[in-house]
Amino acid sequence: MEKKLEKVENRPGRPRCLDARRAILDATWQILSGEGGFADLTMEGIAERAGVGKTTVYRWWPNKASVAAEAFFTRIEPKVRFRDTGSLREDIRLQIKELCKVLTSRSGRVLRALLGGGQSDPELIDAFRSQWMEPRRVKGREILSKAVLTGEMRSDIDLDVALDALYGPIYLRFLVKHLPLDNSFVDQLCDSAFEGLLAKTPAQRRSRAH
Amino acid sequence: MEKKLEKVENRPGRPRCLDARRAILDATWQILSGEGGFADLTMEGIAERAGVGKTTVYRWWPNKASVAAEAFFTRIEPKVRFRDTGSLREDIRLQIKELCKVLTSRSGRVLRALLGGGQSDPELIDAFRSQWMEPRRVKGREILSKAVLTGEMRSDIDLDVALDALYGPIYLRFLVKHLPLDNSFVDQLCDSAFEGLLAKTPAQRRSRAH
Amino acid sequence: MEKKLEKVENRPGRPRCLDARRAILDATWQILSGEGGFADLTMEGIAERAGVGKTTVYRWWPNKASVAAEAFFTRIEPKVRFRDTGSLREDIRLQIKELCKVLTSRSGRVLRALLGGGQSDPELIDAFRSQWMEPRRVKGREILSKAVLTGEMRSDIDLDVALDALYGPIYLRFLVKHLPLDNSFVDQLCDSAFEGLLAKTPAQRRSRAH
Amino acid sequence: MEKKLEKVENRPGRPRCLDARRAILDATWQILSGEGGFADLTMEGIAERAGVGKTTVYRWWPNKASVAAEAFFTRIEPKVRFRDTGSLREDIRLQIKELCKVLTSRSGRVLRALLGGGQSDPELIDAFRSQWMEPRRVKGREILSKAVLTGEMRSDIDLDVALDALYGPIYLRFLVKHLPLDNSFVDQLCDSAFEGLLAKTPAQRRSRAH
DNA sequence: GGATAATCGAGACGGTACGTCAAGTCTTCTT
DNA sequence: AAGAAGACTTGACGTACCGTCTCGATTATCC
Repeated sequence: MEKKLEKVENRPGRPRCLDARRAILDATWQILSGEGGFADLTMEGIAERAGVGKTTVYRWWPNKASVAAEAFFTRIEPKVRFRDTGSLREDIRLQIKELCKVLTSRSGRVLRALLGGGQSDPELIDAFRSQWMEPRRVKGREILSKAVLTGEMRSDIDLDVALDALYGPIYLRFLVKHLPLDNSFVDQLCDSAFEGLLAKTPAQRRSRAH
Repeated sequence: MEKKLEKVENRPGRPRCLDARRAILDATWQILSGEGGFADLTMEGIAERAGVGKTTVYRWWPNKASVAAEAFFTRIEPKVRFRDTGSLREDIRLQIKELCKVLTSRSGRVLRALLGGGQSDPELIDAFRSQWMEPRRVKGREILSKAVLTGEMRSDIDLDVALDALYGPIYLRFLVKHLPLDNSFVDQLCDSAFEGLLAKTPAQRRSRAH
Repeated sequence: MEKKLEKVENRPGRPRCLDARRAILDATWQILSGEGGFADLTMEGIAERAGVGKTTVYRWWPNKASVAAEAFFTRIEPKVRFRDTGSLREDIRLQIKELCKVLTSRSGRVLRALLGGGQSDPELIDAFRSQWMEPRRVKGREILSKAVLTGEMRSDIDLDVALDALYGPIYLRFLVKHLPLDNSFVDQLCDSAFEGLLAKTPAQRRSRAH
Repeated sequence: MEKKLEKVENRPGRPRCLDARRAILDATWQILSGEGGFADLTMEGIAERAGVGKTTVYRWWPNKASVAAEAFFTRIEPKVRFRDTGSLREDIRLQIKELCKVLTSRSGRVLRALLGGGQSDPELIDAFRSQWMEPRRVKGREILSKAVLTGEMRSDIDLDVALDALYGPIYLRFLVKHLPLDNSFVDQLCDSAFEGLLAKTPAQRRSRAH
């Protein structure tokens, strides 16, 4: 732990050991990816696995929620990406499928733990919102507003409502686990969200057909 | 605690004290309604607040998740109710608004705690599913399938997907708290879910108008 | 640790496990008898060596000083004994020699630790006074007052001053370790204390001689 | 801390800052004068109160015992002084009273802390012996040996034993606090130490009278 | 009606992890 | 090179709960 020291600022004192930081986040990630999720994550466990004093963990993070959040978001966040196929519907569908892939992977376990922990820890849910959700929604709002301009999407619905309509069902299955988060679900969900649940009149059927 | 004893079976020994049971569930409910959610719920705390020995709690529930679940569901479950106005859309909208009222009340805090705790406790999320969600979905599926028969709702979408499309957004806002769970949201959400996000062609506009 | 449970009073709850108590005091004694004295005594160490939870130690003793005190005094106190040879001087000299034997033994290490710790812990020095010193002084005062009655000892000196005069020098060497606590010291000390430091006139020499 | 730098030798580098040294010793003294004695003295506390880096403390003293010892003895040592009234008894009595005044003052708290700490720290008790006790005893031995030559004091008692007989009782009360360290005690103690505890024969009484 | 048995309260037990404090070391920038 | 600042590992602190256990007391059924 005493090796890689990188200068950050010109202030006195031994500079922060970046290896320690990295080791802590790595250890946290590993534990969080394991069986027990957030329940198996202990500050002592993190410190031990990282080969670091407990104090060092507490020096930089106030509680395990913060460590977990940072461990997760520094490693996951960059992966947001929207396609641009020209069709709003297609772009969104592909993006949602990609999201589902993340949610059903190892990272999903961690995300679930964070969302769960966030229900009794305001800071944690804040982190979830600002570091995970909002960046995605910014991108999503951008895409939707473009679609409004091109006339592909109706303009009388708040973009945030639209985003909730698209992603809410995903997170519901993700958290409650009542049904699988598979491709068929995403396809049907997009169908329903874009075209609506109501039965179409013959005229509508005709107009959608071409 | 030594008063109300009700006979259940004809077996020897002192019968189970129902007052104790009630006191435990009450205490659990109170704690769960507080600030910290599931994190503040401890078996010792329950026992103390209920004026009961810890053993008595453990005798009847294997862990705090079970107590929490029972405390919640014995007190909440009866309140589900659907209207029958003749219009699917209206019925659903009213039901969702009622749900939102529950979610933003004291019970909401507890529900949040359970859903949160459930992310690291399989039994808890099971209880949530089977005791809270599924009963509602049974009713919901019933209503939706009737609407399919009457032709109000399209028939090519899985009912479970439809339910997720309607309720997922609610739970997303409930858990992430990024935006309020108010009536305007519900209205817009229903609009979007029933009619779809896509812009309507003139023909569609006409056919929906009457 | 779960075996020998002895009933003490008729109060509810699992009765106190006396084996645990014993194991804790034993462990404490052993550690205290080791190299580092009080410095090597840790609550965690006591608990581990006793095969006991840390909580159990804290349940019965507020700090390690108390444990140490009890460990010492329950095991040492009974050994006070004065001879009765008829001569005050002889009785005292023998008693002091016995005390020195204790002070230079393993127990001495512990006693030193307690007296040392007592300098920054009022409760500890209280324990030392009430459980170690005072019982001895009671016996000592008794002997001295008898000697006053028989005319062997002068009556114009406070018995507590006399006791300090006899035992103070012992404890000084015990604590400061500037010179050994051997028999020759005790002999000379008694000589000096009983007969005084001043040179004798010829008349005195004569009167003491027979 | 950056002001008074005194050049001691002609060696390269920044010379030792004497202000730092002084500040450290001052801080140590203040802490040691407080409630908790040696137990409240921490290297970190010293450094902070002195406005000094922990490293600076460790550079010049190996452990807190050394700092404590130096803090005490550089400030106390000069005050030893014996009167010379011509009477050994009187000189000693006055000196002891002066000692008692010191012991019951603020310095006494520190001295108690050092003696207490010394019971589990060999270096500390060494310092106490060599820097506090021995200088006094050198002076004391001198006085006593003079008294032996003049015939005032008996010659068959080791001077160190005599010194222990005189000062041991003082330190006993100082450390155990079983009884006060007041003037009456000193008077009685001197009486007893110089004249002995045994009852006087009529002949002795006569010879002492004139 | 006396034995038997399930249940109650209380609370001690061996543990695990908490979050804090200080120890003593090490590394950097400043003087 | 000395000094300050402060990050580092280590280890004990005292606390909170965990889930298990052992009690005496209470309240029923069964013989």
